[in-house]
Amino acid sequence: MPPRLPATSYAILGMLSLAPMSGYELLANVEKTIAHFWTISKSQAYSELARLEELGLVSGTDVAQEGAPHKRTYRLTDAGTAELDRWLEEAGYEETKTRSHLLLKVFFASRMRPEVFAEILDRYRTEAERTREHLSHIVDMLDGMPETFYARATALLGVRLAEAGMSWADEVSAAVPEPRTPPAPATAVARAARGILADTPSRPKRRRQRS
Amino acid sequence: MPPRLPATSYAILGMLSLAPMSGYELLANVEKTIAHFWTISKSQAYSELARLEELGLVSGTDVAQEGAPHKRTYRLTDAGTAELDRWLEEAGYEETKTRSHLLLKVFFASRMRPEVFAEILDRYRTEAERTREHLSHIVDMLDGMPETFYARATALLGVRLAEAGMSWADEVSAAVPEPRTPPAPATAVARAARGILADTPSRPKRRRQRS
DNA sequence: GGAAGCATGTAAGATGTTACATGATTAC
DNA sequence: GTAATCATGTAACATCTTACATGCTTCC
Repeated sequence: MPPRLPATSYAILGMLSLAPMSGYELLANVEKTIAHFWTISKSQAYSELARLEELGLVSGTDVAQEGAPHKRTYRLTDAGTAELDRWLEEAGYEETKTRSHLLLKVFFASRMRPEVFAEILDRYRTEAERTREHLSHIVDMLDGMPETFYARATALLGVRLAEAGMSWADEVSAAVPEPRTPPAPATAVARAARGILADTPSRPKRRRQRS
Repeated sequence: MPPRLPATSYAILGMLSLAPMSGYELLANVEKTIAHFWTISKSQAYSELARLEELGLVSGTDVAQEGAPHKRTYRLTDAGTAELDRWLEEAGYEETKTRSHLLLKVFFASRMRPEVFAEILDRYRTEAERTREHLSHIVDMLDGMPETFYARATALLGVRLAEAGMSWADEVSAAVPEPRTPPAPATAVARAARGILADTPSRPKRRRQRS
């Protein structure tokens, strides 16, 4: 048993459980399948594969090709399969800690000119719509194939989330308040800061989760 | 002009624009306000403040206290205010690249026992509901205060996203297919892999965004 | 007596990104 | 010719996390 692998390792083990493949193919397949919730960079793919091989969880074979460079194809070893399944059978999973650059700007947007805020919201809405289109195509394609139920489920959450984002953007852009043309007096600013900083309870601490 | 700061720096500059505060207070305020989309660890808070001070964007003052350890309070300098506003006025923002440990497990969940999958979904739904409760309290509290419109907007997206997650969980758990009791023949597995790997278009490459 | 809050930090390490580096083949 | 695809990797760097380390005060 390897001590504890980062989630990216399991992503790679999982991909290899679908089919043996090279680093290059892995990256292409990640783009087609899990990239909307788990991206893997090029250098990470190659270095992770090397590490997993050292750990004996995958094994690589060099394959010569005509009309293309050689490639190194990896497949799961028995130990790799066991480790993947062990991870899957743990019911725990890490909380997603989102880092939303969008919301970071939104939170402080009272300092922005309204046009800039409108542009940002608009861009977000457009992006969300593009994402929804893209993922709902995938959902439709996988429809009715019970073998791909779980893959479809991941795309479906992406669709639902994108829809939520779109309607949020509409809701917010319809409700933007008039900016105070004379800059808000210091007392109003202080009141706002108090409103924001003082009145909101901090989010509940999660109790430690096994796994 | 500092070359290009990580987003966490702007988060800190933004917080200090609401009120001067110490590292400890910063962390507490981050928990109360932006933590649902931007967490900052303790060591990062202290080291970022030190860096921002070196850059001349914030300035710290030691404050003696009775009945409590001394603290060092930071406030924005003029350069810090300018840099915060420069960042805010850039309409671009980085895409959120989600890393969903949940979806990573879901994607490969056909290898799981159905009970484990049910447990995972259940946990996710419960978490999403808790998040919704928490954030909708905040939304309600900030309701009708135009000064806190943007802070409220960030919580509102959290609410919408949590709701989308909840209904996704319901939808998916209602539709889980019967597991093939005799393990699926290799051809079915291969077909599934083909369905997942081959039929889905990769997500569109985003053209580079200025900023 | 112990837990929780106040307060600041260091050290070590893992994770992950971007840019650099190379080179063949195929299709336009 | 040039761009795209196939193919693998290294180097440098930035970010971020966890654990360690300390110590006073207040409240139960």
